[in-house]
Amino acid sequence: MASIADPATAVWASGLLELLSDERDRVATAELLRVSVIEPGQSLFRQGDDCKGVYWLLSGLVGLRRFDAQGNSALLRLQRAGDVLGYRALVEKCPYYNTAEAMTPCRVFFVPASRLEGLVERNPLLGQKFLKLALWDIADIETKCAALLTAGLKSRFLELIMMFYKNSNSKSEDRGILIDLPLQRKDMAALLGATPESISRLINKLDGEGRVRFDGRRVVVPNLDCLIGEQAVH
Amino acid sequence: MASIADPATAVWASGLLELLSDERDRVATAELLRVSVIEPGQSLFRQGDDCKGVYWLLSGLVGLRRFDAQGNSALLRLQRAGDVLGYRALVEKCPYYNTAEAMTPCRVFFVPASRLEGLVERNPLLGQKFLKLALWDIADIETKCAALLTAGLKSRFLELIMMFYKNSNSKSEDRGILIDLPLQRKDMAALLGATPESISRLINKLDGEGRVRFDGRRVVVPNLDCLIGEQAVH
DNA sequence: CGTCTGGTTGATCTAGATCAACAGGAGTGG
DNA sequence: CCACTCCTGTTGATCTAGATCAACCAGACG
Repeated sequence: MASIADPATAVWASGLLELLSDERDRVATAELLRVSVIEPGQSLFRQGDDCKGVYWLLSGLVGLRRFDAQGNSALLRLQRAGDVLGYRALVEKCPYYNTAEAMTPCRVFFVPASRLEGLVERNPLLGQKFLKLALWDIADIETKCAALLTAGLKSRFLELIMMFYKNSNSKSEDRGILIDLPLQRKDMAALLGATPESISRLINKLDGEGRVRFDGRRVVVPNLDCLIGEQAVH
Repeated sequence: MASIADPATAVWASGLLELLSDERDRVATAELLRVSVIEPGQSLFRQGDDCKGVYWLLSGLVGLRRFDAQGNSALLRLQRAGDVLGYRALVEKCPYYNTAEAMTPCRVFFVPASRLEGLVERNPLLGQKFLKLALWDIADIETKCAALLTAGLKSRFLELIMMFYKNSNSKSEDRGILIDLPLQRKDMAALLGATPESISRLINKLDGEGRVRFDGRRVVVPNLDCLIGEQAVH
């Protein structure tokens, strides 16, 4: 078993700490490491599987999908470049809570559980990193949950587009800001708790209103404020 | 500033670790400590307030309420005896994310931030406890989020009743299991993302179906399976 | 060319929201 | 004691966002 006293492991661990750093633009350093490429539709791991390790997402979008007893599934959230997946199952030594499914082509760095065995307990810094990850995740999902509880589909959808905007290095055009929707309609629907049809109709309406121009997966927003605009007041 | 080397603090810290232990039935030990009583409707802290410390809930129910920019509010979740509130803001040194509002009379043990200053970084065990709390919270809210995304109001409501059942030391009657609803209709509504009227109608319907008997805040469930029964298949 | 997959549209249905009225306590004050 | 108000909960009438089911269309790809 790997020990923190083992020099190789120690070096590797400190490397991992680097990897798990807060700064998302440190992605480049990981290019040195062996990395696997995942195609859309493939799963990194499945809900209920034993935890094989954690995954560090270098690029692409991964959806966390949750199946319930009835076989319904929902996309709980998206993970982006820089996010770490599966650490929850690792720390709690339990099966993965969700299925991690590549939504776009992804580059992923895998860290097997064996190399992390007991490291969380022995290396406080690692624990702290995980704590930070967890706190981010909570902030993320609480916000989503609040939106589900209060806001209508429209504002949730605009919020999602806004998220895509912030995520991408947005190119600004003459006519406004250009955003590329990285997801299929059905995936956006699953993410928002809606059906693809509803998304389609909503897009139609928004486009008609002129606030947001849609053309397939291209979106042009004349003014960013359009994305925050009106919301239903309860 | 308190240091981990300071004997008094060390003792206190180890006491805190005891307090933050996983085991929820350790509540009794805390009775020794100074404890404040909070009446329903009062807030432990408010969203946006600077973090004054963490709260350890000894008894009662506290709702975490989130307000959005439009002034809508939602009850994100309930905290029960044994739960720790406000640690997120403490660790991240940022304002409270939510308002913590007593839903029932509560007994609360308050730990001021000053006593915890820098302790998270210096005391790995404390960090680990917080990590575990965070992981629980994630599991909690992810499940809720999944339900919001896929399940209808009925199954969410039954789930909530089930939660109340597990929480209370359920007294079983001749006619079935008796559960006391600790919340008002409007609070259950806010928790489920619905209106009090809808809850009222739903109760009426469930009662009519005979699966669950309602009488004010008393609920009698002939068979626990009634609470898990049918759900919409997407 | 046929088949598939992703997306759109139409017709219809329904869960749940909204608005309004009202009923039963629980105070509270005379 | 009654009258008053406040607060929780229930009910009714109506409305609407979004689901459902079905058809259809365009591009990709064998």
